[in-house]
Amino acid sequence: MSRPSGSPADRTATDIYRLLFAAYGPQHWWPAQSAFEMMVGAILTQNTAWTNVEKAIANLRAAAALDAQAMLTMDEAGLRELIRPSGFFNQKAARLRLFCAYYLQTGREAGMRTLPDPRASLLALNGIGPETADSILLYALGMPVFVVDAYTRRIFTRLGLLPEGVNYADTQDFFHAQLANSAPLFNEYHALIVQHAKQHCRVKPDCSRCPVSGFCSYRQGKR
DNA sequence: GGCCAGGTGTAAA
DNA sequence: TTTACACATGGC
Repeated sequence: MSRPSGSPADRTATDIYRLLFAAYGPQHWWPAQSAFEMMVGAILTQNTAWTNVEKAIANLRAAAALDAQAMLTMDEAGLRELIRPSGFFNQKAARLRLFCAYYLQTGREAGMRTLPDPRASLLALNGIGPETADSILLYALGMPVFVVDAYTRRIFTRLGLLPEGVNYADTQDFFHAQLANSAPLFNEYHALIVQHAKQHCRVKPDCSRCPVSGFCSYRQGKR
């Protein structure tokens, strides 16, 4: 089945990357002062606006609780209050503590990186799914793994490059198959997708000047 | 007032 | 195996 030449669906993952990079430039992700803070942010941002995560991280920092041992030592109820602005604070407090125990027991970043299967080890933790695991692998451990999020699937489905309802693994394979196996590239690409969604597509879709030719990530529908 | 946000786990169907 | 729902705050 052929498509009209030059239609959006003819573009490759690399084409889209170039458009996004030209429009937004380097993103310098992940926004965090340490690898540990990055991993905390990855858990707190699950289905949550980043502005809310920033409040929670600021609370943790002010309480000297942006530290694995501190989170395990303190009362869980106290941790819940510190991260309350990030939403889902009951389950996230439990997930953070579970991750902190894993982090210390494994030997922090160096230990996590040298496990036989770092990804499977993360996924085995309650509360760490594929996106959170891959974010940690890429942005905290520097491993070449493409991070897929809701924006990625929405944008590339609307571009006609991925089928409706595509799952996480198939979306990730799509990028892994087309791009060089490069952590810096995957880092920048995911960050650009999020930047595009935030800056260009949020709330009121105005695609008239969209750098990806009118395909935005706005939900445009009910959950 | 409703929709949306850098998901994940669990329980029905 | 797929689908539905709970989890919660805050911005627009």
